[in-house]
Amino acid sequence: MPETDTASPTAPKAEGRVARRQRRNRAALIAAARAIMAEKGVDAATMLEIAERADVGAGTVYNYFKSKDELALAVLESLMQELAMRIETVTDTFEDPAQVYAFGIRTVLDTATTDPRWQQMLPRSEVIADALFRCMGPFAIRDLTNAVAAGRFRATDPALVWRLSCHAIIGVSLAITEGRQSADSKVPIIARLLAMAGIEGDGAEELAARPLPDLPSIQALPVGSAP
Amino acid sequence: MPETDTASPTAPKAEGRVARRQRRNRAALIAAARAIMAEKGVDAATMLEIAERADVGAGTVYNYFKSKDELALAVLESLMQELAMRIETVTDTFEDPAQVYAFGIRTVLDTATTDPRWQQMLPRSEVIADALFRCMGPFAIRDLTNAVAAGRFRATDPALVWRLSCHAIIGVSLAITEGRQSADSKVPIIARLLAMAGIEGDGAEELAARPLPDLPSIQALPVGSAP
DNA sequence: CTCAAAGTTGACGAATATTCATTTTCTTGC
DNA sequence: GCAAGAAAATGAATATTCGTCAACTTTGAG
Repeated sequence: MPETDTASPTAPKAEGRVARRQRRNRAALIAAARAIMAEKGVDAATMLEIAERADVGAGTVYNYFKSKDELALAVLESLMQELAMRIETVTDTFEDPAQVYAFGIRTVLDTATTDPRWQQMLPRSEVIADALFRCMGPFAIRDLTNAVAAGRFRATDPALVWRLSCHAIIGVSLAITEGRQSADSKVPIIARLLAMAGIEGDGAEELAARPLPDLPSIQALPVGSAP
Repeated sequence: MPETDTASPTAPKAEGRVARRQRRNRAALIAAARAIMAEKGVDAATMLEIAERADVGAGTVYNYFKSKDELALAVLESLMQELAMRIETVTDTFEDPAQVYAFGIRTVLDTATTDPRWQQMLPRSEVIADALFRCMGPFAIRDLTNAVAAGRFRATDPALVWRLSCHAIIGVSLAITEGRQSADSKVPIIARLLAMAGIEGDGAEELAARPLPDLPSIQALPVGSAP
C-alpha cells in the first residue's frame, strides 16, 4: 500500500521517480531564485547560493537552465503567471479598452521593474506577452494580419507570427510607458514588427505606410500557453 | 641623451611607454600560450598558467584577447606566420603548381594539427589563408570571379570577397586532405563558397552548376597581409 | 617650463558563472 | 532480484567579469 510517496523505492507509477525529482528540482530552483533575486536583486544573486537554497549541486542548475539569464527569465515568468491572472480578473470589470490596456501595462511594469534586469527581459516573457495580448489582442492582430497579407512574411509558421506579435506588443508597451510616445498617438506597430523580424529598409518603410485593408480580426490564433 | 630605454621615466619618445608595455604584454602572452599549448595541448593549457608565465594578472589577458579561443587563434597565426614563409621559400623552386599546392597543404596540416583545436581553427586563420592563397591564387580567384559575375554577391566590398575566397580555399583544402574528396576531382568551390556566405538552396545549386565563362584571372586583388 | 589636479586607460585578482570528468541514481532486460 | 546501461547529480577546476586601483596623460595656472 503506497503511502503519499515518501518511502516507496520501487513504485514508478505513471510518472517515474526521475520525472518527479526533476519537477521538484526545477520548482525548487525557481522558488529559490525568486526569493533570492527578489531580496538582493538579480545580479547580486549568485548561482551557488541559489543552488544551495534549492538543495542541489552547483552544476545541476545547468541541467535545468542553460544560463543565469535563462533562470532569471523563468523566475520572471513565474512572477508574471500570477500577475496575469490578477490582471485578467480585475480588468474583466472594465468597460473602456483603453483603461484595460493602461491598467495592464502599469501593473506589469510596477511589478517587473523591481530589478532592472527584469525590465530588460520583459520583451522575452511569454507569459506577460500572453496576458497583454489578451487585452490588446484584436487590435494588434489586425495590424499583423495586414503585414502578412502585404506579403512580407511567409506566414507558414504560426508560432513565429505569434511570437512576433507578442514582441511587438511588449515593445510598443514599453515605449509608451517610458514616455517616448503618448498612448493615443498612432503607434506604428507594423514598422516595429518588421524591424523586430530583422526586415529593415528594403521597402519596409513603404510597406508600413501602405493603407490597411479592413480585414476581419483573427480571433482563432492560439492564445494559450506558449508552444 | 636617452639611453636604450631602461631608466628614463620621462621620455615618451615616438612610441609611448604604454604602447611599448602593451606590445610586450601581447607578445609575452602569445609566446607563453604558444609554449604551454604546444606542450600540453590547447584545452589543457589554462588561462591562469598562461597569465602567470607571461607575468600579467589573470584578468589582464582579457584586455588583449576576448576569449581563450581568440588567444589560441593568435597563437595559430604566429605559428603559421613562420610556416608560411618557409612554404613560400621552398615552393619557389617548384615548377608544377599541383606540387606547390600539395606541399603547402601537407606542411600546414602537419604543423597545425598538433592539437585538434587548431585544426578546427584553421579555416579562421588569415595568415595560412594568405599563404595557401598565394599557391592556389589564380585558380581559385577565377571561380570566385565567376560567382561574383553571376550576380550572387554585390562585389562592392573587396575585403569581403577576399575573406570569402580565403575561407573557400581553406575549406576545400581541409576537405581534400581529410580524404573526403580526391585532389583531382572537380571540387565545387563555388558551391562551398556560397554556403559559407550563408547562401544555400534558393538557386545556389543551379548557380554553382552553371558553366563558367572563361574570364581572365584577377591577379590584382590585394594579396598582402589581412585588412 | 614646472607642477598639481583632473581625467583616462589599463592592470589586477577576488568573485562568479560555467564546464566536465566522475559518481550516483534510476531504468531495462534477463 | 541482478547486471548492464542510461540519465542525472555532483563539485572541483576553469574561464570570464567587474569593481578598484595605479600608472600615465592632459590641462591649466603660476
